[in-house]
Amino acid sequence: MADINVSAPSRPAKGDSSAPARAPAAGEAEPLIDLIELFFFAYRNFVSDPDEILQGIGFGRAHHRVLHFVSRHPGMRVTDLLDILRITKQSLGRVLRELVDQGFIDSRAGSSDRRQRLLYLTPKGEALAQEFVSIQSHRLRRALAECGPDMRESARRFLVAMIDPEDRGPVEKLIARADQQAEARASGAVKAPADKRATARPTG
Amino acid sequence: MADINVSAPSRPAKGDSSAPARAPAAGEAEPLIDLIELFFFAYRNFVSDPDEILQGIGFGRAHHRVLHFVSRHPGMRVTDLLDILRITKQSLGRVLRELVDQGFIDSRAGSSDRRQRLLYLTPKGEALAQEFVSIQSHRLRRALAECGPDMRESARRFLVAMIDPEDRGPVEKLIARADQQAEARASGAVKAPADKRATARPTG
DNA sequence: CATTTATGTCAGCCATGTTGACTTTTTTCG
DNA sequence: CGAAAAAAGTCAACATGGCTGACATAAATG
Repeated sequence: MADINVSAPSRPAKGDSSAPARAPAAGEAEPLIDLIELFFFAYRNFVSDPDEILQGIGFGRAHHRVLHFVSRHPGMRVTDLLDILRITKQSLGRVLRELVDQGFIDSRAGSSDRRQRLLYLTPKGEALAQEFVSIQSHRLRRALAECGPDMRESARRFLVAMIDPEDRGPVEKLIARADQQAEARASGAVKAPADKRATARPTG
Repeated sequence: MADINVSAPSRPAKGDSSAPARAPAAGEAEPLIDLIELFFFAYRNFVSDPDEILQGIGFGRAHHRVLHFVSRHPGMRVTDLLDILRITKQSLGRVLRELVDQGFIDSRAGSSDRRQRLLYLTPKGEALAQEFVSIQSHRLRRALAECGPDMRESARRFLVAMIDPEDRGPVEKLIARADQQAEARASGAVKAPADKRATARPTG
């Protein structure tokens, strides 16, 4: 932030027709401006951690996102990634090509459906993805520690509640499924069953 | 999210050398992946609300940010805005010119220092800025209501704690100062004292 | 008067999003 | 089987919003 010292002369515009900070009248919705701004500043700092690393290797935030979700869902299809990121095939294609070319991602044809390209991280890619998780976890952990013992669960509930209601189920399932599959990989097989695609793909 | 159904085949890469979701060993830092992802999804939804409005008038997020902070700090200098947004003069110049040309922002020479351009919103600009605050407050209010009575303060503390420590003071002061000055404008003068610039501008 | 400060501007580059059109390969279904 | 659909990839063009570097102007400051 370097140097914030605004101190406006508080001279209202001639055609001033609004009173931005009047006390909220009865029944009037209170503006939560402090939270709006804090969310902005917090998120900016949050993504700036990986940004520094990315800049050193000529990558950007788009690469970070791809690496992260492939790390969390090894073997995912390109379509799945598009659904999560909500960008176009062309936008994804660009960064994905760079990540594959530079040996961060391994793209293999699906065995049961050979149209598919299943995405895996190489060890190099996994190392980078872990570095990002580590640095962002560190910020979160520090923040939670400063707030008190129950904050982890509170923060989780708050962030979930900030998501569009119709997206919450899918997002929470996405997170839970990744955790479960990571757990399965960790405990059980170092080798794995042949690729077994999802049968149900609800469009809601 | 439309349709997230990843269900990877959980076939680890050949050179798999990481165990992303092993139970955190003693003394090992637990990765807070769920919060990392929730923060991402929550922020994306959060900014998507204004995005829809902006698209209708040919503006982008950059315009939103400028409108917001000028609304909060009427009469602020261009330099102050640059400090807050942390972008270059050229990047700001582009969107600022559009906002002035289209009658959302009024840029007046400072009276005590005529090099300065002090930024004010026109009624049109203030209306738009209020619309953004309103829609984002609505999302926040809904989220807080779903979480319980103490969540407003918890969320505030959490978000502050997520900010770089050296930025927290400036950010909190920025918010408090805007609130105070808005309060002063609302209660007291419809006309105001001549522009009286800040004397101290600490560079830390 | 020399310097610094605040602002603005031109030119060009980069990252990352978008549409639209089209191809190839493979699967699915009538 | 053969048509249609699905998964992926590609090319071209464009928009947004960052960036650097180089300058120009006006006004304040010493």
